[in-house]
Amino acid sequence: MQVEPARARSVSDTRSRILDVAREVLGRDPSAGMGDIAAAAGVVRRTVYGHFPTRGDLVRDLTRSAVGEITAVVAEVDAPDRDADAVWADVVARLWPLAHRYRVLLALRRGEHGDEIHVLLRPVDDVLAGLVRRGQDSGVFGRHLPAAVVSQIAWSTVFTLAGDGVADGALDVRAATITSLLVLGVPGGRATALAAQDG
Amino acid sequence: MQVEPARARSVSDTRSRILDVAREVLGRDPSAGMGDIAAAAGVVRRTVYGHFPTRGDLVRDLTRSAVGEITAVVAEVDAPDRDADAVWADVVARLWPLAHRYRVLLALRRGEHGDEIHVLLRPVDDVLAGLVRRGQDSGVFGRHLPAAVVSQIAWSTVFTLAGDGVADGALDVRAATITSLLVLGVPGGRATALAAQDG
DNA sequence: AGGTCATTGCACACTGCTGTGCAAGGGTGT
DNA sequence: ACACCCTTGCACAGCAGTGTGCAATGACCT
Repeated sequence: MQVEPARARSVSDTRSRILDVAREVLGRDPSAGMGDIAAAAGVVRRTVYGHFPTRGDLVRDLTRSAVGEITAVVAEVDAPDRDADAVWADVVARLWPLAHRYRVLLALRRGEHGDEIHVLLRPVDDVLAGLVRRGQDSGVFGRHLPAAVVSQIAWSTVFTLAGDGVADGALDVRAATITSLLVLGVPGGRATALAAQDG
Repeated sequence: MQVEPARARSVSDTRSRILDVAREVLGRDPSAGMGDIAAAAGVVRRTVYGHFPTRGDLVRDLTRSAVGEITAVVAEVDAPDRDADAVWADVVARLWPLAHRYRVLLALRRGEHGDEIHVLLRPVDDVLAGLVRRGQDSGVFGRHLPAAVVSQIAWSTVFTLAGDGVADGALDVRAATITSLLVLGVPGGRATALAAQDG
């Protein structure tokens, strides 16, 4: 994350650069201010306000892009005729490399802008809950919790592991996939098998 | 949570009253200020500072009491000769009625005072990680994740369910116990059985 | 060379929260 | 009645973050 002199960058890249940095900085410290983000982006605070009138705007755009990418991955992997647990394993495998980048979502949910963020995350929540419900109906997932709840738990488990795991260094895709499948009520053997065969 | 005139209360109860209210208020909004806490306690902000010089002091005392109660429950239930999964189920059963009250702990971990809080929570982390490790060694828990990590996940799962579940109203001890046991790698049948027989 | 425009570097006002000081009020126990 | 002290009410200083205004700089394009 080296910071080149601002002048050397293409002018219009600044906005996306700020977004990238903001995702990283806010992922590390959700209460980071515009100043912190600006500094991390190698830019003056005033410049950030030039692209994002308020901090809320920045957070919203950040969330939107994250939601977009995530739903895209799920839509790409999902298919009505596939087993829900296999789809879930694939989704985790695809998202894992990006999960650490998106760990900011965990913090955003319960934050100052919680209500607005919750609305933005709704599409992701819905598609995941739908997938889990399908799995429960077909019997591959357990019914110990409502689909809407257990999907959240399994989801946040993956992101928590991605967030902390990079620091620990000892966690990998397999562990995260297996754990989230266990949460969903998939038997250990099946979970291990599913986690082994994707990538 | 009705607020009687301050004069009617025993003088020295104010402190513990503030602590109770703070646990509740901070559980709902971790970024709540001294003013919010004071108002919820039916007291003036100045009075809170009379008992807790800084906000950090309040949070620390709050955490300490929570840690004390939790470790007490675990110590009471745990016994070296008992199966780790049965102990875990008992701990969850005992803590569930209080878990919603203690949900503030989830937020405190990753907060402004994160480092200090982490130290205070260390005893709880250790005893739980130890229990899980024992379970892994005896084969009742899975080895998909390191004990220190999976104990955290299972732990926060229970507290998350307790925090959200009260709002939903549809979640009970059984569901939380089963889910946390699943996270730990306990087979569904065994988890269901363990969750059924305690109370 | 000249115009455009993003960026910069101040300045400033505003807000919300923290922590403190101090005098007055009003129970409580003797 | 009296002293004690917790609580109250208000005032104040300080800090951190937000959002704005404006002139100056300098890169890029024509």
